[in-house]
Amino acid sequence: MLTYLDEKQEKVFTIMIKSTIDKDIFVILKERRLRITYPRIEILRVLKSTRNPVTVLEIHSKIRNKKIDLATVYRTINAFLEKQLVTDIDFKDEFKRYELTIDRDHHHHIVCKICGKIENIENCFTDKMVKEAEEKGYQEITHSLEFFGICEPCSNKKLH
Amino acid sequence: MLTYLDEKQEKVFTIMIKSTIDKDIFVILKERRLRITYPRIEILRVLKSTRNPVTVLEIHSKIRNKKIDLATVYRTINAFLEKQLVTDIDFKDEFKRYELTIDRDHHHHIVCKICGKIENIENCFTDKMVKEAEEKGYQEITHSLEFFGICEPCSNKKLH
DNA sequence: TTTGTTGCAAATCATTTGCAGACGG
DNA sequence: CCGTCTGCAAATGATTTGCAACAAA
Repeated sequence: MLTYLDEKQEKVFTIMIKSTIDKDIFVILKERRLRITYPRIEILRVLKSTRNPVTVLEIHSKIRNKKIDLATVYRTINAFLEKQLVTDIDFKDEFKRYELTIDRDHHHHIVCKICGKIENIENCFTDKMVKEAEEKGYQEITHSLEFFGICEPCSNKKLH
Repeated sequence: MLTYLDEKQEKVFTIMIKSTIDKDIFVILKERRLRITYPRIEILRVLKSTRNPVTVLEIHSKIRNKKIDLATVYRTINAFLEKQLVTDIDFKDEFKRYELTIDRDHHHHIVCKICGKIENIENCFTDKMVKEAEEKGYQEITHSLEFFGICEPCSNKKLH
Protein backbone atom coordinates (compact mmCIF):
# COMPACT_ATOMS: atom_id res chain seq x y z
CA MET A 1 0.00 0.00 0.00
CA LEU A 2 0.99 3.60 -0.45
CA THR A 3 2.06 4.67 2.98
CA TYR A 4 0.84 8.23 3.13
CA LEU A 5 -0.43 7.40 6.59
CA ASP A 6 0.17 4.59 9.01
CA GLU A 7 -2.46 1.94 9.51
CA LYS A 8 -4.45 3.70 12.19
CA GLN A 9 -4.35 7.00 10.39
CA GLU A 10 -5.45 5.28 7.26
CA LYS A 11 -8.70 4.19 8.79
CA VAL A 12 -9.31 7.66 10.12
CA PHE A 13 -8.60 8.99 6.69
CA THR A 14 -11.06 6.64 5.06
CA ILE A 15 -13.73 7.91 7.39
CA MET A 16 -12.71 11.49 6.65
CA ILE A 17 -13.11 10.89 2.95
CA LYS A 18 -16.66 9.72 3.45
CA SER A 19 -17.69 12.42 5.84
CA THR A 20 -15.80 15.52 6.80
CA ILE A 21 -13.76 16.20 3.71
CA ASP A 22 -14.58 19.46 2.05
CA LYS A 23 -17.81 18.67 0.23
CA ASP A 24 -16.75 20.98 -2.60
CA ILE A 25 -13.69 18.98 -3.39
CA PHE A 26 -15.67 15.78 -3.31
CA VAL A 27 -18.29 17.19 -5.65
CA ILE A 28 -15.77 18.82 -7.97
CA LEU A 29 -13.99 15.54 -8.55
CA LYS A 30 -17.17 13.50 -8.82
CA GLU A 31 -18.66 15.85 -11.37
CA ARG A 32 -15.63 15.57 -13.60
CA ARG A 33 -15.52 11.80 -13.21
CA LEU A 34 -12.14 11.95 -11.58
CA ARG A 35 -11.44 9.38 -8.92
CA ILE A 36 -11.17 10.73 -5.42
CA THR A 37 -7.60 10.13 -4.37
CA TYR A 38 -5.37 11.58 -1.72
CA PRO A 39 -3.06 13.46 -4.12
CA ARG A 40 -6.01 15.03 -5.94
CA ILE A 41 -7.64 16.14 -2.72
CA GLU A 42 -4.39 17.69 -1.55
CA ILE A 43 -3.73 19.45 -4.85
CA LEU A 44 -7.25 20.84 -4.93
CA ARG A 45 -6.84 22.01 -1.37
CA VAL A 46 -3.69 23.91 -2.29
CA LEU A 47 -5.30 25.40 -5.39
CA LYS A 48 -8.28 26.55 -3.36
CA SER A 49 -6.11 28.14 -0.72
CA THR A 50 -3.91 30.21 -3.04
CA ARG A 51 -5.10 33.46 -4.47
CA ASN A 52 -2.53 33.74 -7.24
CA PRO A 53 -1.71 31.41 -10.10
CA VAL A 54 0.78 28.83 -8.87
CA THR A 55 3.46 26.72 -10.47
CA VAL A 56 3.57 22.95 -10.22
CA LEU A 57 6.61 23.28 -7.99
CA GLU A 58 4.75 25.62 -5.67
CA ILE A 59 1.85 23.21 -5.47
CA HIS A 60 4.21 20.38 -4.71
CA SER A 61 5.97 22.28 -1.95
CA LYS A 62 2.69 23.24 -0.31
CA ILE A 63 1.42 19.70 -0.14
CA ARG A 64 1.65 18.43 3.39
CA ASN A 65 2.53 14.85 2.60
CA LYS A 66 5.83 14.84 0.76
CA LYS A 67 5.35 11.29 -0.44
CA ILE A 68 3.30 12.70 -3.28
CA ASP A 69 5.51 12.72 -6.32
CA LEU A 70 6.16 15.71 -8.55
CA ALA A 71 5.14 13.59 -11.53
CA THR A 72 1.78 13.04 -9.89
CA VAL A 73 1.29 16.76 -9.55
CA TYR A 74 2.08 17.23 -13.22
CA ARG A 75 -0.30 14.45 -14.22
CA THR A 76 -3.02 15.73 -11.95
CA ILE A 77 -2.75 19.28 -13.18
CA ASN A 78 -2.98 18.06 -16.76
CA ALA A 79 -6.05 16.02 -15.89
CA PHE A 80 -7.57 19.11 -14.28
CA LEU A 81 -6.70 21.13 -17.35
CA GLU A 82 -8.49 18.67 -19.62
CA LYS A 83 -11.58 18.86 -17.46
CA GLN A 84 -11.24 22.64 -17.52
CA LEU A 85 -10.99 22.74 -13.77
CA VAL A 86 -7.90 24.95 -14.01
CA THR A 87 -6.56 27.39 -16.59
CA ASP A 88 -2.93 27.71 -17.51
CA ILE A 89 -1.33 31.11 -17.44
CA ASP A 90 1.90 32.28 -19.03
CA PHE A 91 3.88 35.00 -17.27
CA LYS A 92 6.76 34.68 -19.72
CA ASP A 93 9.08 33.09 -17.25
CA GLU A 94 10.19 29.49 -17.17
CA PHE A 95 7.16 28.12 -15.35
CA LYS A 96 3.59 27.49 -16.31
CA ARG A 97 1.09 28.61 -13.71
CA TYR A 98 -2.36 27.32 -12.88
CA GLU A 99 -5.47 28.71 -11.31
CA LEU A 100 -8.84 27.19 -10.45
CA THR A 101 -11.63 28.25 -12.76
CA ILE A 102 -14.39 27.47 -10.31
CA ASP A 103 -15.44 29.82 -7.51
CA ARG A 104 -14.05 32.86 -9.35
CA ASP A 105 -15.18 35.30 -11.95
CA HIS A 106 -13.32 35.55 -15.21
CA HIS A 107 -10.38 37.87 -14.70
CA HIS A 108 -6.81 38.62 -15.75
CA HIS A 109 -3.55 39.56 -14.05
CA ILE A 110 -0.86 42.16 -13.93
CA VAL A 111 2.62 41.06 -12.96
CA CYS A 112 5.33 43.41 -11.72
CA LYS A 113 8.31 43.04 -14.04
CA ILE A 114 10.66 43.69 -11.15
CA CYS A 115 9.37 41.99 -8.00
CA GLY A 116 6.97 39.53 -9.60
CA LYS A 117 3.98 40.62 -7.54
CA ILE A 118 0.69 39.55 -9.06
CA GLU A 119 -2.61 41.41 -8.88
CA ASN A 120 -5.92 40.71 -10.55
CA ILE A 121 -7.45 42.83 -13.26
CA GLU A 122 -11.11 42.26 -12.58
CA ASN A 123 -12.67 43.67 -15.71
CA CYS A 124 -12.37 42.15 -19.14
CA PHE A 125 -13.25 44.12 -22.23
CA THR A 126 -12.49 41.81 -25.09
CA ASP A 127 -15.95 41.49 -26.65
CA LYS A 128 -15.18 43.71 -29.65
CA MET A 129 -12.10 41.68 -30.39
CA VAL A 130 -14.01 38.44 -29.96
CA LYS A 131 -16.52 39.82 -32.42
CA GLU A 132 -13.73 40.43 -34.91
CA ALA A 133 -12.71 36.79 -34.55
CA GLU A 134 -16.30 35.62 -34.96
CA GLU A 135 -16.57 37.62 -38.14
CA LYS A 136 -13.55 35.76 -39.41
CA GLY A 137 -15.54 32.55 -38.87
CA TYR A 138 -14.10 31.32 -35.58
CA GLN A 139 -16.14 29.46 -32.98
CA GLU A 140 -15.60 28.43 -29.36
CA ILE A 141 -13.34 31.41 -28.82
CA THR A 142 -11.24 31.73 -25.68
CA HIS A 143 -8.40 34.06 -24.88
CA SER A 144 -5.38 34.51 -22.68
CA LEU A 145 -4.46 37.99 -21.55
CA GLU A 146 -1.82 39.11 -19.11
CA PHE A 147 -0.47 42.53 -18.25
CA PHE A 148 3.06 43.40 -17.23
CA GLY A 149 4.23 46.56 -15.53
CA ILE A 150 6.18 48.08 -12.69
CA CYS A 151 4.36 48.35 -9.39
CA GLU A 152 4.40 51.44 -7.23
CA PRO A 153 6.88 50.25 -4.58
CA CYS A 154 9.30 49.14 -7.30
CA SER A 155 8.93 52.44 -9.16
CA ASN A 156 9.83 54.29 -5.98
CA LYS A 157 12.85 52.09 -5.33
CA LYS A 158 14.14 52.81 -8.84
CA LEU A 159 14.36 56.52 -7.90
CA HIS A 160 16.55 55.57 -4.88
CA MET B 1 37.71 31.69 -40.06
CA LEU B 2 34.00 31.06 -40.14
CA THR B 3 33.48 29.71 -43.63
CA TYR B 4 30.09 31.04 -44.53
CA LEU B 5 31.65 32.05 -47.83
CA ASP B 6 34.91 31.35 -49.55
CA GLU B 7 37.56 34.04 -49.81
CA LYS B 8 36.35 35.66 -52.98
CA GLN B 9 32.76 35.58 -51.86
CA GLU B 10 33.77 37.05 -48.58
CA LYS B 11 35.08 40.19 -50.23
CA VAL B 12 31.92 40.45 -52.30
CA PHE B 13 29.97 40.08 -49.12
CA THR B 14 31.91 42.82 -47.39
CA ILE B 15 31.03 45.13 -50.23
CA MET B 16 27.40 44.00 -50.09
CA ILE B 17 27.27 44.87 -46.44
CA LYS B 18 28.41 48.38 -47.15
CA SER B 19 26.20 48.95 -50.15
CA THR B 20 23.39 46.80 -51.45
CA ILE B 21 22.21 45.02 -48.36
CA ASP B 22 18.70 45.89 -47.37
CA LYS B 23 19.16 49.32 -45.86
CA ASP B 24 16.44 48.58 -43.34
CA ILE B 25 18.31 45.68 -41.87
CA PHE B 26 21.49 47.69 -41.72
CA VAL B 27 19.75 50.55 -39.97
CA ILE B 28 17.76 48.32 -37.65
CA LEU B 29 20.91 46.69 -36.34
CA LYS B 30 22.89 49.91 -36.17
CA GLU B 31 20.18 51.71 -34.24
CA ARG B 32 20.10 49.00 -31.61
CA ARG B 33 23.89 48.89 -31.38
CA LEU B 34 24.00 45.33 -32.57
CA ARG B 35 26.95 44.31 -34.70
CA ILE B 36 26.13 43.56 -38.28
CA THR B 37 26.85 39.90 -38.75
CA TYR B 38 25.81 37.32 -41.29
CA PRO B 39 23.57 35.32 -38.92
CA ARG B 40 21.77 38.45 -37.78
CA ILE B 41 21.15 39.62 -41.32
CA GLU B 42 19.77 36.22 -42.26
CA ILE B 43 17.55 35.97 -39.21
CA LEU B 44 16.18 39.45 -39.81
CA ARG B 45 15.54 38.54 -43.42
CA VAL B 46 13.53 35.50 -42.36
CA LEU B 47 11.59 37.49 -39.77
CA LYS B 48 10.78 40.16 -42.33
CA SER B 49 9.54 37.60 -44.83
CA THR B 50 7.17 35.70 -42.56
CA ARG B 51 3.72 36.98 -41.81
CA ASN B 52 3.04 34.82 -38.78
CA PRO B 53 4.92 34.46 -35.52
CA VAL B 54 7.66 31.87 -35.99
CA THR B 55 9.48 29.46 -33.75
CA VAL B 56 13.26 29.38 -33.44
CA LEU B 57 13.23 26.06 -35.26
CA GLU B 58 11.28 27.56 -38.14
CA ILE B 59 13.70 30.45 -38.38
CA HIS B 60 16.62 28.07 -38.38
CA SER B 61 15.13 25.90 -41.12
CA LYS B 62 14.45 28.92 -43.31
CA ILE B 63 17.98 30.22 -43.12
CA ARG B 64 19.81 29.57 -46.36
CA ASN B 65 23.23 28.89 -44.93
CA LYS B 66 22.91 25.88 -42.67
CA LYS B 67 26.26 26.55 -41.03
CA ILE B 68 24.43 28.92 -38.74
CA ASP B 69 23.94 27.11 -35.47
CA LEU B 70 20.65 26.70 -33.64
CA ALA B 71 22.30 28.17 -30.55
CA THR B 72 23.11 31.28 -32.53
CA VAL B 73 19.47 31.65 -33.51
CA TYR B 74 18.48 31.37 -29.86
CA ARG B 75 21.07 33.91 -28.81
CA THR B 76 20.17 36.28 -31.59
CA ILE B 77 16.46 36.11 -30.89
CA ASN B 78 17.13 36.83 -27.24
CA ALA B 79 19.29 39.79 -28.18
CA PHE B 80 16.49 41.05 -30.44
CA LEU B 81 14.03 40.56 -27.62
CA GLU B 82 16.12 42.67 -25.27
CA LYS B 83 16.27 45.44 -27.82
CA GLN B 84 12.53 45.08 -28.30
CA LEU B 85 13.00 44.31 -31.94
CA VAL B 86 10.76 41.24 -31.62
CA THR B 87 7.98 40.23 -29.28
CA ASP B 88 7.51 36.75 -27.92
CA ILE B 89 4.15 35.11 -28.24
CA ASP B 90 2.77 32.12 -26.39
CA PHE B 91 0.32 29.87 -28.21
CA LYS B 92 0.27 27.36 -25.37
CA ASP B 93 2.19 24.73 -27.24
CA GLU B 94 5.76 23.67 -26.65
CA PHE B 95 7.39 26.45 -28.66
CA LYS B 96 7.88 30.12 -28.13
CA ARG B 97 7.16 32.23 -31.18
CA TYR B 98 8.56 35.55 -32.28
CA GLU B 99 7.43 38.40 -34.46
CA LEU B 100 9.08 41.64 -35.58
CA THR B 101 7.71 44.71 -33.84
CA ILE B 102 8.86 47.13 -36.50
CA ASP B 103 6.94 47.77 -39.72
CA ARG B 104 3.68 46.58 -38.18
CA ASP B 105 0.88 48.00 -36.13
CA HIS B 106 0.16 46.62 -32.71
CA HIS B 107 -2.08 43.59 -33.14
CA HIS B 108 -3.00 40.20 -31.71
CA HIS B 109 -3.69 36.72 -33.05
CA ILE B 110 -6.27 34.02 -33.15
CA VAL B 111 -5.07 30.44 -33.48
CA CYS B 112 -7.23 27.55 -34.64
CA LYS B 113 -7.24 24.93 -31.89
CA ILE B 114 -7.49 22.19 -34.49
CA CYS B 115 -5.36 23.05 -37.52
CA GLY B 116 -3.11 25.68 -35.95
CA LYS B 117 -3.86 28.35 -38.54
CA ILE B 118 -3.00 31.84 -37.35
CA GLU B 119 -4.79 35.06 -38.25
CA ASN B 120 -4.32 38.56 -36.98
CA ILE B 121 -6.79 40.44 -34.84
CA GLU B 122 -6.09 43.97 -35.95
CA ASN B 123 -7.91 45.95 -33.29
CA CYS B 124 -6.89 46.13 -29.67
CA PHE B 125 -9.27 47.43 -27.05
CA THR B 126 -7.40 47.09 -23.82
CA ASP B 127 -7.29 50.73 -22.72
CA LYS B 128 -9.91 50.37 -19.99
CA MET B 129 -8.01 47.47 -18.54
CA VAL B 130 -4.72 49.33 -18.77
CA LYS B 131 -6.42 52.14 -16.91
CA GLU B 132 -7.39 49.71 -14.16
CA ALA B 133 -3.75 48.71 -13.87
CA GLU B 134 -2.61 52.34 -13.80
CA GLU B 135 -5.05 53.03 -11.00
CA LYS B 136 -3.39 50.24 -9.06
CA GLY B 137 -0.12 52.16 -9.44
CA TYR B 138 1.55 50.29 -12.28
CA GLN B 139 3.76 51.97 -14.86
CA GLU B 140 5.27 50.92 -18.20
CA ILE B 141 2.38 48.59 -18.83
CA THR B 142 2.48 46.07 -21.64
CA HIS B 143 0.26 43.10 -22.35
CA SER B 144 0.11 39.79 -24.14
CA LEU B 145 -3.20 38.69 -25.61
CA GLU B 146 -3.97 35.72 -27.80
CA PHE B 147 -7.24 34.22 -28.91
CA PHE B 148 -7.98 30.57 -29.54
CA GLY B 149 -10.90 29.14 -31.50
CA ILE B 150 -12.00 26.79 -34.22
CA CYS B 151 -11.78 28.14 -37.75
CA GLU B 152 -14.56 27.78 -40.30
CA PRO B 153 -13.03 24.94 -42.36
CA CYS B 154 -12.32 22.95 -39.20
CA SER B 155 -15.85 23.55 -37.89
CA ASN B 156 -17.27 22.19 -41.13
CA LYS B 157 -15.04 19.12 -41.05
CA LYS B 158 -16.26 18.35 -37.53
CA LEU B 159 -19.81 17.98 -38.92
CA HIS B 160 -18.45 15.40 -41.42
C1' DT C 1 43.42 46.05 -30.68
C1' DT C 2 39.39 45.45 -28.09
C1' DT C 3 35.15 43.64 -27.44
C1' DG C 4 31.29 41.13 -29.13
C1' DT C 5 29.76 36.86 -31.74
C1' DT C 6 29.71 32.28 -33.30
C1' DG C 7 30.09 27.03 -33.71
C1' DC C 8 30.37 23.15 -31.33
C1' DA C 9 29.46 20.20 -27.67
C1' DA C 10 27.87 19.57 -23.32
C1' DA C 11 24.79 20.91 -19.64
C1' DT C 12 20.36 22.36 -17.78
C1' DC C 13 15.93 21.81 -16.23
C1' DA C 14 10.90 21.72 -16.66
C1' DT C 15 7.99 18.28 -18.09
C1' DT C 16 6.74 13.59 -19.75
C1' DT C 17 6.68 8.66 -19.78
C1' DG C 18 7.16 3.35 -18.88
C1' DC C 19 6.22 0.25 -15.72
C1' DA C 20 4.85 -2.53 -11.85
C1' DG C 21 2.44 -2.27 -7.84
C1' DA C 22 -1.55 -0.08 -5.28
C1' DC C 23 -5.97 1.90 -4.96
C1' DG C 24 -10.98 3.41 -5.97
C1' DG C 25 -15.46 2.14 -6.88
C1' DC D 1 -12.18 -7.70 -9.61
C1' DC D 2 -11.24 -4.15 -13.37
C1' DG D 3 -9.50 -0.16 -14.85
C1' DT D 4 -7.31 3.97 -13.09
C1' DC D 5 -3.79 6.24 -10.44
C1' DT D 6 0.71 6.65 -8.28
C1' DG D 7 5.78 6.42 -7.10
C1' DC D 8 9.97 5.79 -8.87
C1' DA D 9 13.43 6.23 -12.15
C1' DA D 10 14.69 7.19 -16.55
C1' DA D 11 13.87 9.72 -20.83
C1' DT D 12 12.71 13.78 -23.49
C1' DG D 13 13.41 17.99 -25.63
C1' DA D 14 13.53 22.96 -25.81
C1' DT D 15 16.73 26.22 -24.37
C1' DT D 16 21.15 27.76 -22.26
C1' DT D 17 26.02 27.92 -21.51
C1' DG D 18 31.39 27.38 -21.53
C1' DC D 19 34.95 27.92 -24.32
C1' DA D 20 38.20 28.76 -27.88
C1' DA D 21 38.34 30.59 -32.46
C1' DC D 22 36.92 34.36 -35.10
C1' DA D 23 34.97 38.73 -36.76
C1' DA D 24 33.27 43.71 -36.28
C1' DA D 25 34.53 48.29 -35.43
